[in-house]
Amino acid sequence: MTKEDDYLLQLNDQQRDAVVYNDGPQLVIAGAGSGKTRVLTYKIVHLLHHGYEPWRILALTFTNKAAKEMRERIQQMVGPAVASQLWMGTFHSIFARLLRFNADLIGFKSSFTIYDAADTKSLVKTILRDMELDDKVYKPATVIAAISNAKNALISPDMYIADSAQMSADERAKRPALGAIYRAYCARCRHAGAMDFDDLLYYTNVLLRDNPDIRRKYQEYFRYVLVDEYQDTNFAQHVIIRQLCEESKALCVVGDDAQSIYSFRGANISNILNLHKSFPALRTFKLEQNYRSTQNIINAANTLIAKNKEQIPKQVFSRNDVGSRIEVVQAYSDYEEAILVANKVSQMQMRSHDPYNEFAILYRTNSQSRRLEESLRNRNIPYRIYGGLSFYQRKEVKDIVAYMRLAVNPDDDEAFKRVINTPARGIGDTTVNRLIHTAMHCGVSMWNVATSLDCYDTGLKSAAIKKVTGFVELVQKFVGMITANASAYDVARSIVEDTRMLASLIHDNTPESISKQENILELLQGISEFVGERMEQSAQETTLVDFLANVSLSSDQDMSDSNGEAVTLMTVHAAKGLEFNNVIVVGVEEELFPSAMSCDTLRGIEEERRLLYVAITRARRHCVITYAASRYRNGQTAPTRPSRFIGDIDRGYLYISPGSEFSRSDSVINPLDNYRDSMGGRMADDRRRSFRHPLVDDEPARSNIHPVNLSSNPVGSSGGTQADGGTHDVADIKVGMRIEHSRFGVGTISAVTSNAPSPTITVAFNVVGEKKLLLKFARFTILDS
DNA sequence: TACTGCAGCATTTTT
DNA sequence: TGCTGCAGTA
Ligand SMILES: Nc1ncnc2c1ncn2[C@@H]1O[C@H](COP(=O)(O)OP(=O)(O)OP(=O)(O)O)[C@@H](O)[C@H]1O
Repeated sequence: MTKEDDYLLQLNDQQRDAVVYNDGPQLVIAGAGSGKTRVLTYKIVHLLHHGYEPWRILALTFTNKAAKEMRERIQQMVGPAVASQLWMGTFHSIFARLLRFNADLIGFKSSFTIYDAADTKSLVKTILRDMELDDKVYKPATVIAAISNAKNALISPDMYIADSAQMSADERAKRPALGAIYRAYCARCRHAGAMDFDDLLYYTNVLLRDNPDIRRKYQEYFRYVLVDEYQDTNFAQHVIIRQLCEESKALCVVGDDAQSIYSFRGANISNILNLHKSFPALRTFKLEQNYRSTQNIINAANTLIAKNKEQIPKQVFSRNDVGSRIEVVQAYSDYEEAILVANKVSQMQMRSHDPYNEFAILYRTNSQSRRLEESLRNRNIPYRIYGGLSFYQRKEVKDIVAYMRLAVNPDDDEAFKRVINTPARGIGDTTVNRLIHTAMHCGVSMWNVATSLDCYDTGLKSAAIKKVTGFVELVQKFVGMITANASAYDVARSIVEDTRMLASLIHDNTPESISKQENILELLQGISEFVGERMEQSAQETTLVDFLANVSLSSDQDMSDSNGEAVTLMTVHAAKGLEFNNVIVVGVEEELFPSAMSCDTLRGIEEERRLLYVAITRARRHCVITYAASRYRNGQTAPTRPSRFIGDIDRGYLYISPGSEFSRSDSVINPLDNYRDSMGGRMADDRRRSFRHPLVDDEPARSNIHPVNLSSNPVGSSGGTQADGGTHDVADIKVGMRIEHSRFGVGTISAVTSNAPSPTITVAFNVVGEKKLLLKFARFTILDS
């Protein structure tokens, strides 16, 4: 081995085999943290060392951030000049580029717009209204999912409508018009010169399928294709890969079926399982050693995932430290959970001296972040939330962006609708609806109608026509600038000035207005930075079209990372592929994790279990799982039960946190009892006695464990007392009493004021601290005096 | 047409 | 709880 090959020494034998193999299609299938991404990265370096031109290597990742990190890693090994020339990115961003080069072949302009989720939804709603369909029956979300599924399965509207099985299934589901909606949706996108996310994959397939010369060109051009996270690719992506590699067979994909968590997006592990059918010479490589996590974490994760029926058996082991057990923490409420988590973070931080960016708090749904955010802020712990609404989703920013979209492609109906009356220029719903209606029925864009009002029978009055014409002229100015090759920044600045969107805010000094002004300026700043960066790199793709594509394709996930030390808050989905020294998985409860939506099928449950597997295996050294006994959801607090998945993990790898804060007597009526009654269940008294945490050995009266039931069948209790203990008269209250509150947990009464019109008590709660409660409303149980 | 206020309702995950 | 759609008013 020469010095050049030093990088090969940083791999184990199995990894090295996979890296140097170059005799055909290759599948690397291995568990979490076994170095799959590392293999992909090093393989690219290996290819570069062996004479492959960087611009002829195509590497597809799951997020833009992953692509960026891989490129940086490679750059360290081969230098920026080479690394910057690699084709590296998500399927969507890479193929959007490819589609722009060849747009004419599929009947689009190279400046086509990319519709985001909001545009898609708005368009679907418009179509539903036009077709006079009830949006209670045709729920936009359902319609969008149906369209997305069809595209991901490469089913065109015509195929969909011709498929009698599909159509009769829709009929049975009382949604016979889905096919027609799909057709209308695609037609509208076409007239608008727009593609949605799924279209980027769909039309790439069409492009390659219908244009043999183009297909051959790219087959030859890309000498090697590598794909990360293959378990989460869908059929459309699979077929793209097949078309690109069917001749060269120079393909390396890596994945882990146990980490397939995007089935809602059409991801399908049969892509992995059936890869050998597309590539009979496929050779499979396995990696078994986990380098990321402690033995305890890996073993715990292994016992969890072993409960799944559908999986490829595989070995994962760790030779790192044994490490500590996964800690399971119980809280009374989501509120208390958030405080416990914040405490945990600072406790672990003090013990390990890890910087805050080595901490991640992972949750199932984005809405869980708010509570955590509050408690971290109260404790002055820096954090960064991923997901949620991004900069580009704010109203004022979207408005400016809509003008930019129109400048580049005035047929973009969604942008047109958005700003035709923004800022207000007296164009009301009636006028807009007439334009929509005319455009739909003449098969043209709203812009087409608006620019030739005399050719269409819109029924608009002259006052309305005048206003619309004013808007058209405004947009035309921007379109003209684009045609004249004005720079992205100049067009954007002109938009901000001419629409007076910034000027109209300037006299308003409310915080909201100031924030809007800042956002608009930041957008301009963002454009100039974008152009600046691109100029430095290649002086290519610096137009407004490129900026807009970047906006639609780069999500919040990809935004400026590592800006300072901060705890990461994100969904488990978003954490895929990442790693942290310390991971806290919160809200591990029935109906949340697993989600209530996934509970009716085994497939659904197994995917949720994989999701928890992903969450746990993000941790290098410490992992904590928390759940609460009640949670605030949809405007009310509901009792919750711990997730069945906790019970799936071998007890030996868990530490059920006793924590004094859980001190609570067994005689107390469980807050869940009432709920269970209302569910119609009944539980015998003796049954209730064992109503303790089943993870705890069944010894009598373990008073330090919060009595929550792990079994997933909802059982009721015969408890006659009010679940939350009800309210109390001031005469029954004494300072020094210990009480239990379903939200705040256990605490001691430190003061009583009975003089005021409404008596209050002050309680020092064990976890959440001191609270003042109005006795009239406070519901709690008296534990002892 | 523009703006306000209210009632009802829904909630997974994302390129 | 927070958004969306709708009705009512200026
Ligand atoms: N041979 C090795 N020597 C040292 N560290 C390694 C080796 N292989 C992998 N690692 C480290 O193990 C960690 C996990 O690697 P990597 O992210 O490539 O795994 P992965 O299989 O892609 O993980 P996952 O599927 O969980 O996302 C990384 O920190 C990586 O640097």
